[in-house]
Amino acid sequence: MDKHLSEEDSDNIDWDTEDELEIQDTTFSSCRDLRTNGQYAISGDGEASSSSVPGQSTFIQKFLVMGFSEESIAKAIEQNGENSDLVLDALLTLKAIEDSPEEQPSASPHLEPCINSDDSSSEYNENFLDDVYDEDSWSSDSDYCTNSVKQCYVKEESSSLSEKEQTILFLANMGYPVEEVSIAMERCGPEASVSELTDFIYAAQMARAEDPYLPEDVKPKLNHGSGGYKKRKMFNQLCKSKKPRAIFDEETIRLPKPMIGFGVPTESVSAIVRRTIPEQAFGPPFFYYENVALAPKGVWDTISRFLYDIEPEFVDSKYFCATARKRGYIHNLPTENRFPLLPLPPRTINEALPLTKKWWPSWDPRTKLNCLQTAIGSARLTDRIRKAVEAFDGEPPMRVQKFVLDQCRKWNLVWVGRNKVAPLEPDEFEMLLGFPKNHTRGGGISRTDRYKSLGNSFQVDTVAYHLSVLKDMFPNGMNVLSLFSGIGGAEVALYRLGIQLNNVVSVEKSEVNRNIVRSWWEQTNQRGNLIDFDDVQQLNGDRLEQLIDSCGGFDLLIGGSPCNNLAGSNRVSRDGLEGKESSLFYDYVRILDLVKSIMSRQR
DNA sequence: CCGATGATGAATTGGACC
DNA sequence: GGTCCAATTCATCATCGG
Repeated sequence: MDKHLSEEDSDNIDWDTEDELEIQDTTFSSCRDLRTNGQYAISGDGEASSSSVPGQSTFIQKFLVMGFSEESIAKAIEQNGENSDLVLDALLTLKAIEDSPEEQPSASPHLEPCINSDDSSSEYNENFLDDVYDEDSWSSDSDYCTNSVKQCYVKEESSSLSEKEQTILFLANMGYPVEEVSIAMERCGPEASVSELTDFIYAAQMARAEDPYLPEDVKPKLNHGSGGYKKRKMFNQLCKSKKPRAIFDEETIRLPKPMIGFGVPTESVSAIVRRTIPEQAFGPPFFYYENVALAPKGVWDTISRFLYDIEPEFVDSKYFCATARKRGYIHNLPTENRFPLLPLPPRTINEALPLTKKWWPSWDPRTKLNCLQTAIGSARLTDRIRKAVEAFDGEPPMRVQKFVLDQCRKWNLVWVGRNKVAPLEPDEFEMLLGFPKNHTRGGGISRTDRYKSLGNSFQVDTVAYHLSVLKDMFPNGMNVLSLFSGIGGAEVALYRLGIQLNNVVSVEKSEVNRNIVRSWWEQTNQRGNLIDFDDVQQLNGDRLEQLIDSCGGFDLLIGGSPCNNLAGSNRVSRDGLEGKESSLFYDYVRILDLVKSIMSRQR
């Protein structure tokens, strides 16, 4: 697609472009937005790679690249030695002090934690603060994390400021526009940590950058490539490397074992779930968000933060069908009285693909397939496997068995003849994922595209199980806003549950996918209206208001945003949540917020 | 141009072991 | 604690033939 992307991915620092000016700019102006300014990229460990400046060690260079002055770096190294964490700590402290509007005595890089008084009265820059917040919407106590940040960064002289003022000051010193900090604090609430606030600000900037109705010169500069991700990662790393460590090590969301979420129909050990959903998260509408469970570190923490801190429900679809599919779901649906789709799908390879039973060797212990992906094994590979197995009468030696099994697991190969393995057919994909046969067949879609669309889809039985609680609640049918619809996994799930679809607004980039959904809609004789959009970014407030006006509001907002920058199979651009496609998650959040506010206004 | 094909690892987690 | 091993993973790209 975009050829230039690979160039952006480079870890090399391009000193010949205007980016250099921006870097120097950040050095001498205040420390501006670390994540959205400039185009430089830092490799994962913080080492600046390749282009070396004579006379400077890479240790110094990496701090120069971050925008610190040579003088400060030298000072920090002198005091702390060549320890990255300590030096960064010192530099950030110095930066906070330098950028502070008040006169500062020189301070040691490691400040003693200061005791913050709860006295919120201050004459300091009163007008400035008046613009920033309104007094009664905030309590005087802030959360532990925010507090500790200030203990680390803010000098004692500002301890007379309220918690909130200090947070604003801190973020302003980091280069975040005060207005945006203010908005973020209102939106995230008084309990929000600095990390949450910066996340929100970043998302807001990103959403604005993508708003097609904003003039170009108003948009913040964003880099959707890996550079932005790395800067962000670096920022998080900065936070995490601060002391006291325990406070910044926000607990990472862990995957449950077994991965059955809040319960599956097949396991007798149903997890007894009493979960509390924050009031803000209550509908209308109900919402349901999905993505890969095995995302890079911290991604689900971020996703959860943006979706009201709701705990993700991690479920492996191998408890529903014959193929694994480890996914996380965040939703505000009730979890009591779920029921599965009938008939129950086959749960083993044997049952799902009976013709393979005859050829299945005793030394292949698989009963479940691995995750169905977007590409299949090559003919050359199956040929190699045939030759390897053919060379022996009876059981091949362990060495060969291991090779064959490894490849079969990797590529989801099944036994279709004597010594013959093969990748799954597209219609087998459809069946395993719970779609009607030929759902993706014909109408101008290629075989390759079928694999791709199916590999990117929901497992219908899994999602339907979660959505089943809606059936009794909406006996007269539902209005559904379906984002990133793909081949219509959500629509198929609701339909198979017997839930009437009154109005479905479906947003899907791919034309072949839209055709598939449209075709399914007609074939199943739907009475309701199916409205197409091709781009989530075109769904702004005005358009949503129109849609909500015309259909009377949405009952369900459902969708799984692009996973390709999160998925383990991606060797090229696994850039995390800020990746080119996966960052569309923030549009899900944006649209959810818009729908909620429009609907609450109209009630 | 389109569609099919084959080559291309790393990140993460969990368990065994020391 | 640390270290190694095993398992898993909604993919991307250049290339080639029609």
